[in-house]
Amino acid sequence: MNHQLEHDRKTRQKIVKVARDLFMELGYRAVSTRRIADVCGITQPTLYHHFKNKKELYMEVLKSELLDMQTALDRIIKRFENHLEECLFQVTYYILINKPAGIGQMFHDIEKELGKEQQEEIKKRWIEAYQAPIASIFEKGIREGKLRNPAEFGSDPVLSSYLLLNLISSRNTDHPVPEPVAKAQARLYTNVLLYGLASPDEETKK
Amino acid sequence: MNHQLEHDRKTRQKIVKVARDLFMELGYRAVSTRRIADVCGITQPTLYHHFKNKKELYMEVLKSELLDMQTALDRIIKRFENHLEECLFQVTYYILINKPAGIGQMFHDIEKELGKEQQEEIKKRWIEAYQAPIASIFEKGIREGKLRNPAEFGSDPVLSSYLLLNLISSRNTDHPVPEPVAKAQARLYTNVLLYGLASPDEETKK
DNA sequence: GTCTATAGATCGATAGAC
DNA sequence: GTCTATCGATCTATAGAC
Repeated sequence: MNHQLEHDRKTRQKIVKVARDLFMELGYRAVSTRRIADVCGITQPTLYHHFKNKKELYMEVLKSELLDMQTALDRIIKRFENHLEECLFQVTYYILINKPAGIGQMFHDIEKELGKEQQEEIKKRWIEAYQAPIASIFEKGIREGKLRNPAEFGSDPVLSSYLLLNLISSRNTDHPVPEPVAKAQARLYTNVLLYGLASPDEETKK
Repeated sequence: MNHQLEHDRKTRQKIVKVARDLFMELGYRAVSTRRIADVCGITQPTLYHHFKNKKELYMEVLKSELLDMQTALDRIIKRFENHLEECLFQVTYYILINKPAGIGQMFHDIEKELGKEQQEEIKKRWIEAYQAPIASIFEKGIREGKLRNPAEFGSDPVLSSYLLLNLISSRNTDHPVPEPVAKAQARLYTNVLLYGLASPDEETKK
C-alpha cells in the first residue's frame, strides 16, 4: 500500500543495477557518481539519499554480484555433480560467459579501493560464491580417486579452485567473448587442468 | 664533460625508477605525480621538465619494466633450453619472485589508462618480453614430442604461454611472496600445467 | 525523495622567476 | 633545471529549498 516505499526500493535497485554494469566494465575509479546518476535518470546528489557514499554503493554491487554467482554455481554443481569433467566445464563456461571483463577488474578494485574491514567482508562472501563451490568439485574428485592425491602436487581442493579461477580470469582475450569461443576456451581450460600439456606417455618416464 | 647533461640523465633515471616501484605496487591512478616527485626529492612541476605528461612517464616505466623482463627470460631460457620442465619452472619462479603484485596491476592499467595507439606499442613489447620467450619453450616441446600435439587440446605454443602466465598472475596469495613459497608455487604451476590434476590412470579410461 | 547550488579536496598541467 | 604560484578540471559529498 505504501507507494513511496515501493518507489524508493525500485530506485535503489535501479541504481545498483546500473552501477554494477558500469563498475564491472570500467572499474571503480573510472566510474563517477555523476555518470551512474545520469544513466539512472536522476541527479548525482540523489544517490546520497539511497547510499551513504560511493564505497557503500560499491559494496552493494559486489554483494549482489557475488550472491548471483553463488546461486548459479551451486545450481550447476548440483546438476552435474556425478560427472567431474563436465561439471568443471559447465562452471568454467558459465563464468566465462557471465563475467565479460569482470573478475580481474573486481579483484583489482577490491584490493585498491576498499578498506581492510570491507575487504574482509567481501572476501568472506567471495569464498562462499566462488571458492567453496568449486573446491567442493575437486574435493569430491579426490575422494573418489579421480584426481591426484593432494600430497603429490600439493594441490588441495582450495588451491585447485584457485588454479581454475586463475585460468579463467585471463586477460589474453577480447571481451565480451562470443559463445562458441567461450565454449572452446572452457574446454581447453578444463582439459589442461585435468590432463596437462605433456604428451600422455611422458609422465611415466619421469 | 658536460655535467649538466649527466645530471639531467641521472634525474630522469631516478624518476623512472621511483615511478616504476610506485606504479607497479599501487597502480597508475593511485599514484599522483606529486607523490612521485616527493619520493624523488623534487617538486611536482619539475617532473614536467623531464616528461611531457603522466602517461608518457608511465610509458617509460612500462618499457623499462618489459625490457628487463625480456632480458631475464631470454637468459633463463637459453640456460635451461635442453630441459623443458626445469625451464618452465625457472621462468615461473623468476616471474613470481620479481613481480610482487605487478602483472595483473599492469594489465589493468594498460587497458584502462592508455590510449589505443599506446596500448598497441606496449602490447608489441609485451609479446617480445613475455609471450614470445615462453611460447618458444612450448614450441620446442611440441617439436620434440614432449608435449601434446596442438590439435589435441587446441593449445598452440602461444595459447600455452597465456595459460602459464594466467596461472602465475594469481590474486590468491599475499604479496610479496617469500622465496620458499614462490618455489612451491612455481613447482605446482608447472606440474599442473604439464601433467594435470587427474589421477594418472584416469585419462586412458576416457 | 529529488532537486539546485556549492563546498572541499585532489589532481594534472602551465606560467614565469631565478 | 628547479623552483613558487596557480589555473582549471573533476570528483565526492553536503546544505538547504521544494
